[in-house]
Amino acid sequence: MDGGAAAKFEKTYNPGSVEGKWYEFWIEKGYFTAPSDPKSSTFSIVIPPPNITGSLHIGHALNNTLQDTLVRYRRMKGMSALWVPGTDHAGIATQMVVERDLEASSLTRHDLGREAFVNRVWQWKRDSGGKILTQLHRLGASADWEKERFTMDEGLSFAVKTVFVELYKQGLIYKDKRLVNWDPKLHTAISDLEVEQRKVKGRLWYFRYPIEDGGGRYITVATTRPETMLGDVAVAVHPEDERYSRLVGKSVVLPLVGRRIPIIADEYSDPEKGTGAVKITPAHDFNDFEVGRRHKLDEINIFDRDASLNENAPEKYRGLDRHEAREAVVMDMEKLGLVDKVTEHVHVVPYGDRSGVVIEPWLTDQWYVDAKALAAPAIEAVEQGRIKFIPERWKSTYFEWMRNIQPWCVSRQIWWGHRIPAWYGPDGKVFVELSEVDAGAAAKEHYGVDIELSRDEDVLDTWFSSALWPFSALGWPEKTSELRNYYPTSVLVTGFDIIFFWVARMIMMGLKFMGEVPFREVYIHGLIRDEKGEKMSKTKGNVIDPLDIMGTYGADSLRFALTALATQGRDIKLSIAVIEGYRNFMNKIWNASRFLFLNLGGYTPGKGCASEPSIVDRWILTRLNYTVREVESSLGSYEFDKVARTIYQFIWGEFCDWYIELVKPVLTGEDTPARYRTQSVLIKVLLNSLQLLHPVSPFITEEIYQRLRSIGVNLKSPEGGLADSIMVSSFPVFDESECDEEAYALVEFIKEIIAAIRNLRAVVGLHPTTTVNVTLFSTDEKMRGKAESGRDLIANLGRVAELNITRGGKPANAIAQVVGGLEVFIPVEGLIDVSKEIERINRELEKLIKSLEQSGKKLSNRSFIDRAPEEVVEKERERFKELSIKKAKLQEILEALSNIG
RNA sequence: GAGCGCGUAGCUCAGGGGGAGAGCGCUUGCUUGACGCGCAAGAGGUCGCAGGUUCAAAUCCUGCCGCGCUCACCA
Repeated sequence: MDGGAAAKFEKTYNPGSVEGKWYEFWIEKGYFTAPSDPKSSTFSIVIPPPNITGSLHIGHALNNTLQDTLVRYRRMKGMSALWVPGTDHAGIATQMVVERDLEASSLTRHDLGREAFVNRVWQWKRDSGGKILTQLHRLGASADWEKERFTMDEGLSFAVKTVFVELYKQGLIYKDKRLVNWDPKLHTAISDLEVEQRKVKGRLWYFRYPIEDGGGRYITVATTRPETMLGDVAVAVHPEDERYSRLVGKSVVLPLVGRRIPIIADEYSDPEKGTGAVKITPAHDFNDFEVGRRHKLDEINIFDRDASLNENAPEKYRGLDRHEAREAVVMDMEKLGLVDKVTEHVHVVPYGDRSGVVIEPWLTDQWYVDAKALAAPAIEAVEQGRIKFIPERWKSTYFEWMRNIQPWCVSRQIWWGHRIPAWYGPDGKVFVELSEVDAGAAAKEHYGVDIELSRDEDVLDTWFSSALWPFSALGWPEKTSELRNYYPTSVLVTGFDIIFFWVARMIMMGLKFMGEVPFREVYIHGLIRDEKGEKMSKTKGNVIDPLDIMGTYGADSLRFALTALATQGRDIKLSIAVIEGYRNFMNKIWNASRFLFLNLGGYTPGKGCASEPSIVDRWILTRLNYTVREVESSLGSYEFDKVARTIYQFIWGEFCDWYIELVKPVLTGEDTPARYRTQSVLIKVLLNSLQLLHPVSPFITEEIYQRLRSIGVNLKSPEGGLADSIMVSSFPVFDESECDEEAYALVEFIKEIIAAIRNLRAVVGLHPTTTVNVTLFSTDEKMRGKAESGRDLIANLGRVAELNITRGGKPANAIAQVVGGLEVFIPVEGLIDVSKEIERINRELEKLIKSLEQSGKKLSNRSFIDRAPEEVVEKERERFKELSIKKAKLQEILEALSNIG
């Protein structure tokens, strides 16, 4: 071919001009579509559905890059691969977004009414929801967009209803009146997991409660929440606390309220804490609630849904919010002289993770899932290894939570979400059915007549629908082919922050409704931080926006950087500098390809090769195969950082730095068959390198592959046909027959000789282009033979004019280096700083002597010889010998140097 | 309070019973016919501290110090 195709090769890779084009190409070709009737083995992933209100942040970029890498790899291995994309309806978050929009027109959702509001949310979703999925296109995500799902779409809503009704009928969902974490700002219950415990500086008030008929004596209780005293129903002391034993059974008169409340004995009371006597407010404290139930105490709820005081509080406090009430209560207590003291107190206060306000334990009717019952098989599945966590240590996090799991409050008092399929009769009898019609029928059966029912107002926790995602997204409860072919999914890729929220719940629901785990493996990746290890946030201004990054550096660079950083640790510190480094890598690949195109003169793809591969060819092919093996094994074990490192090292450190350089003379030389052979090896190695890289960096690899195709170079698909795209080409396979250990070792040795020459040249301060005469000295014939076989290579990369390989005399006036059993000399012409060189060699010698001593010590140790494995001892002997030889040679060199001086 | 993790080159991090590694940064030299987003050469580390196991410990165990995360906890 001629230079036509090469002419279009710009000097610098420009990702912006190619990425969009190839994404469209893949879509048009339908390459992302998983076969509904797979003929090969399958691989499937469901995306952790991003929140519809979200836009792509760097965490999504990481999460989806890793998924895409896995999917692309398996696809190239010939598997039928399905990656289901979709979004999550994010109940509270989405409702808040739309309410904020309404605020602009001074409206609340209550002004609109439920139906209109929900319509408004749908409208919002159509306009701006799911933006994040199109942003994933930029990243190159090869998800099957035809199968995109939304947790509120019709099918998933049906799945949610089905699950709810089924669990209810099995007694695993029930309604209960207990304390919940109430968010007084959002007016909804939230689950334990949505509560953030924050350490705050508060105060501890010590209140005196007058003892009834106690002759003016008091019992003093301490509290951080004075306002709750208005709901107190008892004072508890420890049964064995002698300070108070006389008082048990007596009563106190609750100040400000006037209620007579008992002093009770309960082990909950801790003599060490506070005064040892604790006020009991069952309606507003989880622990007190338990105490109350034990002693059959009243539950006096003094708050309304805003956490303002209601009619159960004394009149003067009614309508105050909890903060005002606190001040008022304290002031009034002070007036009565009933405040013993006030101390500074650091304690933990629950905050709503969405609203940021203090959560109030509040007594309400809510729906609960009996998580304990569902957890048992889910724990077992992980114990038995039917689900594997990677890294494995996350297993213990999972177990810890699952073994102490609490009932899961799934009802939310908001409007956006799956409305609970429960209907009530006039007497409050509940009918849980799939539809209003079914509920009506059930009611008729119960009451004997048609009767008007009212539907439960609440919606379900968003995570309830997310928990069904691995099977609902595949079409359950319909018996779809996707479900048949792709469930259980192969792996779930996610961050450790949602192991409880999501992973655990998916496992419970998957086992319950599919009778099978939802995924066989869970790969947990780290969370991305900024370069200082801090969480990225808009307020801190340290956000790295993946869209910006892709604009500047290209999606491939970002993806490669994220992959390289995806170690099995917790935090991933990302900086622009790292991304820039991998952008440079992309450019390196680009230029290696460019070089190839500029040197394809006379090459015809597909034409047989007349010439036997050279040692250098065999070396790079061996190295390539080792790389393939390493990459495949790392992908299999989710060691993404190793995947990236291995590819990087091979392409840059071996292919570009050595193979291309070693082979340049052949490409410009007269030996046509050799040139032809080299061209074909270059192409093979480049192609395979691109394939190895493709799952991580899909765009540049496709761009270069398509350029190769344009000159008639093609890859094969797993089925054996020509691959129209690198993404449907067959991933390279480790091929033992292409490995040549001897050639490999030989070229490694030659590389060392070249490095030694380069080092000496630098010492002498030779200009890179001036040539030099080099003597390679060895008394070992084999060694000289090896050097001889690399003569041209050494001469070329060492810029050697005359290469003398000899066992004869060593040159005088020369400086030297030792490589294995070989001495490398270059003459010293003119002035060099001999003393500096002596110093340098002395330093090397020092290190050498130290290792030699260590090695000698080992070998003279009887127990080492006796107990260490034979091959270790042998290796040590070998090493000792080599070190000794090297030491002797260095000493000779030193001597020779001092003669020059 | 319980659990988990991490302390390795100036920075970010791999590695993991038997010769200290990478990228970035740094120093020196270079219009080397692919690439200065580059090439070549180099400097730089008692692998947190103290014990123990072992023929052998950066690597395994114990303790300590420092840092981080998760869970629990409103007297």
